[in-house]
Amino acid sequence: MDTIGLARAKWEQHGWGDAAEGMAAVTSVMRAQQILQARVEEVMRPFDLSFARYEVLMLLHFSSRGSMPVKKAAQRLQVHPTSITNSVDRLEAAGLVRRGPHPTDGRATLIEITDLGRETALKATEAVNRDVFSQPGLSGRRVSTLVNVLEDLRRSAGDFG
Amino acid sequence: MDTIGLARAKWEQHGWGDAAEGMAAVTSVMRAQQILQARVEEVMRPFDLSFARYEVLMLLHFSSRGSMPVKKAAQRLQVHPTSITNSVDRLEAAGLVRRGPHPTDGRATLIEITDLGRETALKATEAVNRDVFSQPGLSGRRVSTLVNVLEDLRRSAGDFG
DNA sequence: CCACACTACGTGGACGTCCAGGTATCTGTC
DNA sequence: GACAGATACCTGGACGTCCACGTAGTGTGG
Repeated sequence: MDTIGLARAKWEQHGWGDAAEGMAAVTSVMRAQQILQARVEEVMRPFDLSFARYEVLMLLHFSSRGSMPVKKAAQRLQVHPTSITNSVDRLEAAGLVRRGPHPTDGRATLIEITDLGRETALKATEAVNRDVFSQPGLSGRRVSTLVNVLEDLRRSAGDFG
Repeated sequence: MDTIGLARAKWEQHGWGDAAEGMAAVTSVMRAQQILQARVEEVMRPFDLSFARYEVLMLLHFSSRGSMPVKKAAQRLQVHPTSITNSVDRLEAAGLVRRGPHPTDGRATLIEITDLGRETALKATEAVNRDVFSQPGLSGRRVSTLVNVLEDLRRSAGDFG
């Protein structure tokens, strides 16, 4: 039944016991991501959004000026700048953001959220809050435990500077 | 510093408090997956493997006959069958697996691991055990907690049948 | 003032994932 | 035995991710 439990048993049986629990943890995170990603994508589909594009939209929506250079967005979302370029291409085609010149730095491109973008972001947020975030499939206590443990992992990976 | 903590604050500040912790949990899982995936991919690179292809290889290595139909591999790894097709294309080109006919079912394709495939799988396992799985970036107790919490999540998603 | 290193962005390609559609084969029913 | 529906796989395309590379603009040391 449990493919991860089976793998852990194999690991122990082959003398890799000291790595078995870590293997189970890594594999569990991969699987959990897959599950949650699929749930979020399904909620986003009616809005013609993906989770990646939704994140860009919300980042802009929450920014003080409603705009931001590509570089800064990539840093905040912790993805490669070209991933932002890709998302912005699609968001721009859908009229949810627009590109503009940076006022002082000629190299930079400002991404700015449009009114339609803000409207869509709020509708999508309402849906994903209702259908995923407020019922992630764990008790409240377990959810906090998960966040805390992953905070340690992120810290050890340098996520906090 | 903490992009997820910032997002949670925004959520609470906008009256979405009941979804804030779930949002933090989902986002944390996404980020943790990204971190761990990157670490594993780096270890796999010298072997000309990706994590996805490594998983296929180990699945075959651990199977009783060293071979398996595409469909079954997809079920065990919980991915779309075409993802297996893709991985097998590359593994076959590298000489780590080969395709063959199923003895009784003419529709099915058997994927079989080669000697080179087994050898590579073991070397890659030794490396990933050493560099990632035995030091996932969390204390032993935390690792087990993580596995247990994610087991609940996987259970609620129907991972155990 | 100017050459050179650095920075920001985009393009093209590799890879993994999924979906839609098509082909070959199997299986159960009449 | 024939036929209809189910099953297994592949192909082609969309999407997101990263890398390597090229281009344009910035800024600084001499």
